Amino acid sequence: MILKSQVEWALHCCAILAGLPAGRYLSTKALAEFHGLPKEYLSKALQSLSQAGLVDTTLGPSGGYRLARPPAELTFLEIVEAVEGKSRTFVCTNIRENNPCRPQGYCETSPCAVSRIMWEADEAWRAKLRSVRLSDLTEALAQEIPAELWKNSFEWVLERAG
Amino acid sequence: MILKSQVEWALHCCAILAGLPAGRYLSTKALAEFHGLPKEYLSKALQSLSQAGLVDTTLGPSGGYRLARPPAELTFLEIVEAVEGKSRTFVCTNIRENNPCRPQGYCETSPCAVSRIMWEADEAWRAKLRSVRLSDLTEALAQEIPAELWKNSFEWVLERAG
DNA sequence: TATATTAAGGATATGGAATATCCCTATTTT
DNA sequence: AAAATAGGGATATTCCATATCCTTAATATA
Repeated sequence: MILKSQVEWALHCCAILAGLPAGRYLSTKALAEFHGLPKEYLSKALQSLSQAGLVDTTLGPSGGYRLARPPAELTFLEIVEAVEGKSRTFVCTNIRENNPCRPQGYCETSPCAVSRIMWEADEAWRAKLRSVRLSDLTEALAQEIPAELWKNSFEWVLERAG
Repeated sequence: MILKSQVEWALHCCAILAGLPAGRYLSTKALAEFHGLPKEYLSKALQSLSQAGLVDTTLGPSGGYRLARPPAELTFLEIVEAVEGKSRTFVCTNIRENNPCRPQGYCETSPCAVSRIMWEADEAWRAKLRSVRLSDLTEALAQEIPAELWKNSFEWVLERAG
């Protein structure tokens, strides 16, 4: 069970978009080049963010993506779910139905204990992702990335932002 | 990102094994029949449990599987990891290395903030699974399964346990 | 001792999802 | 008018989960 690489891409792209001056856009081409990713396929991940309403887009030259909300109002969970989907990581196929001792026509009303527990773990994962804001990420990155590299990256992006 | 169905199978099988009298074994055939699962493929899941040391096995007629430890000393995490593996659900491909502004020969020392956060969420999931014991599951099942069905299932299993 | 039954595991097939590329369309800036 | 962009459909490829089959070694039972 491994998350799509598009999740990683989307998070890094959002971190870049979080640094854009208000009202500016950054294109798929620039984001793909900056991260060394296939442009066409990265585009699919960005479309997922767009469909989830996390980013705004505009067409034409100088077009591209920008955050739909301030970084402090965007959670990791929203970004992850936009790309990965909202369905639970544990799927209950209700195998208890196959119990040969089960009476004819007997029908379970509630989810079995196994799925309840697995879903609680799933929720613990989501709760953690929900508690982290995109602004938390950019603050951490600002700490760990050398000032010179941080500054150069910022300028690189600004040169390409429409 | 969805867990293998073998995870569900392994958990249900462990719940059955937890009800076995001391020293008795239950075969793949019986476990597959009870849960309505393909015997050969379920066998792979049980082999995973065996390789992880969670169950003991014995060969020959009246052979099969039994828990290697009391249900109170077996966690959900151990069972899930035996089948699903221990690797993290988020894989960092270190795309920051592709930053065009990155100096020649520059080498990041620690994991990036994105992966740290994703791994914390992964750990929250594992922590929850680690906190639930197999005995917790059997207690919950004893509560929610009708007494008659519970009793019949127990007898069904005992008739087939070697 | 012979036979039946079992776990273990190798080999192989199948289906679906993730990954990736290509191309067309409508829109918007220049 | 031309160039650049997001959106999205179509398709190919790769990989993994799922599934089946078969052989081998060990063990209980008749």
